[in-house]
Amino acid sequence: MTDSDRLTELATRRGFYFPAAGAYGGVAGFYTYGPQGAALKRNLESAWRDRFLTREGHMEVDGPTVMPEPVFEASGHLDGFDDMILECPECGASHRADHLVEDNTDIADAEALGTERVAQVIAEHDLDCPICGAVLAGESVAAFNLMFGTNIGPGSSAPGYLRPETAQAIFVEFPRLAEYARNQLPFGVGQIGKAYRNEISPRRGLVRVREFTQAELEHFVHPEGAPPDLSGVAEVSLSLYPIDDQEAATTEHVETTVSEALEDGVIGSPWVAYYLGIAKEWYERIGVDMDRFRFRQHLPGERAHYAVDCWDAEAELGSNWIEIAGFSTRGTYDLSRHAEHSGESMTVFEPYEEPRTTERPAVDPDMSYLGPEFGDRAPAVVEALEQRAASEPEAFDGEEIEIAIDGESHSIPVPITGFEIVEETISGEHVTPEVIEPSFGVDRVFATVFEHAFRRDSVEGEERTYLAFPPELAPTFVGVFPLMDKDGMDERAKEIADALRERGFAVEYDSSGSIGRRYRRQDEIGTPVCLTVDYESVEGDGSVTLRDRDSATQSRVPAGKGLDPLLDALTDLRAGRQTVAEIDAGLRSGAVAGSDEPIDSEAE
RNA sequence: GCGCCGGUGGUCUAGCGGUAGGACAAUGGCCUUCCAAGCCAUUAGCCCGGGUUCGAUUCCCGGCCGGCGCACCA
Repeated sequence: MTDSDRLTELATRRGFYFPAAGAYGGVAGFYTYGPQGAALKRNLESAWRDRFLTREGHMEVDGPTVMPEPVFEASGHLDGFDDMILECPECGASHRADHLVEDNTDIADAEALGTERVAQVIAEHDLDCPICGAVLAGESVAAFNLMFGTNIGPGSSAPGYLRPETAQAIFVEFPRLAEYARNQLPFGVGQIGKAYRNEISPRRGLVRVREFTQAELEHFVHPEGAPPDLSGVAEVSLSLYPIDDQEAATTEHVETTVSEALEDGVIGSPWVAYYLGIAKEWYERIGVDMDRFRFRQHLPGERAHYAVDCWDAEAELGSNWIEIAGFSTRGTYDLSRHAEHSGESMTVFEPYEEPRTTERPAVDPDMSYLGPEFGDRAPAVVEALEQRAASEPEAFDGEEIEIAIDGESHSIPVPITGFEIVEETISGEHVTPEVIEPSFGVDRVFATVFEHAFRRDSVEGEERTYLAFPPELAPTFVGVFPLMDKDGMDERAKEIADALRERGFAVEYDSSGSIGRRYRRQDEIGTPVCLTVDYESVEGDGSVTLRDRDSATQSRVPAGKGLDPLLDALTDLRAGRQTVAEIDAGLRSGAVAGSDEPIDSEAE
């Protein structure tokens, strides 16, 4: 059994995740997160929210997953997401029909032609299968759009789609969000939510699924605005895999820092560099193994239709490098498109530091004179006067001005033209912000944290498996056990479990079977600490034992009448402020009585 | 979507043209003063549909699901 099989088995058996609707044979590309998995996922999302929204001062929204067709016409997903599939009748290989046409004819944008026309073009040019050479003429071209379609309301008059990325639910609300941000750039809007892609071939568990959770931040910045403050991330080390190295087929990574990468031009955008730095530290915090982590620059050909430059965070999962986040500069693409398609303004008014004053000749003709005099030709007269004022203002210097209407010359008294030099003040301009987008695949981060936390070792000659989650993320935080289910130990353990739950901890109370079995159960789901109530706890000084998941060692800590020091210490552990060893030491230094020596498990 | 391989209690697996056995887990009980211990009992299974057959979990076909390879991954 490989580690990969063990992980899948563990995920299923212990309630992390498993294929959805198994009772009906299952459906590819959909997973249910079980009790442990749902908690782990929620904790991951909280950690993301904390780092990328709360600590950055960004806001969070929650948009619908279904939106009407025009949204996706504007976003480009309706066209750009459409694959034209053509299957070779001989060898069975699937080809992108539009790519075949583009590669073999001088047609540049085959996708715009539609499936039937592309099939005709293939027949007209006698194109062959690039793999086996079979004739492809006459084969049908099928459209495959990766978006799930639906109808909004009864009938089919209002087609809608499940969003293929959460981002669009932010872009379409830009006018209100900008107003909410009091029209001040830069500002960031994040969203954690489901997105859907009808993948041709879902694979590898959580890695490629049809319904998934994204955590996306859209950071709207002024195109000529100040770069981010890099002081907090300048020295963060990065493991980079830039385009040049990929093309040179090197598998070495460039080990550098945020500031060096920017100086050397390896990373072009200071915003992308900033988020790479933040993300690197965040991945470390949530337990991603940095020896199995890198940032890879997108090759020119693989950029999305909106991306200007893009880096992916990648993690090694089961010996494959998997994209777990993308850092793009989306430019003004999305907002411009939505402005164009919706007719709404998607800009922010940016005042100049100093209002700019310009002088301009203008006319304000007296229509009570021009109307009666020129009848329906009056508007033409006004237009002629306006043009003349702009092109030859000195012509208004005299008593009268000559203008030509339909080849006829007319003399107009200058006073009725209302000519004057007006002063205009422009205080700013409407700016379409550029978008910096860190986009995280929550399920893939989940898979990475899960796999990278997986450990096997042996305790007293017995093999065990455990998940070394950071305490912050652990779906179950503390196990509470009575050494035996009698003599008051059970009551005391329940009291302690209740007190822990009141503090908001996820507690597993377990009184069944041997103590060793209970520890192993918690190891398997990655519970960082277990607390055991024994005879000393109920008949001695009230102390309990605290058992560390990773080292499988125990120590005795005070837990008499005042539980607060213990609860505070565990709160610190949860928040990552202290390790188990540190809280042991801290609590025992304040112990009043009883053994403060760690129990030596070998000596038992 | 194509090709190859696979699908037996919760999990891992044995096996067979006459409807299944084990291990682990789980539950209850006994025992037990800290690392998957012991004893007793209990719960629980042949992916779905069709065909061949007296009879199919077993053989054949199709589907679904999974792994791997190809393609795809905006």
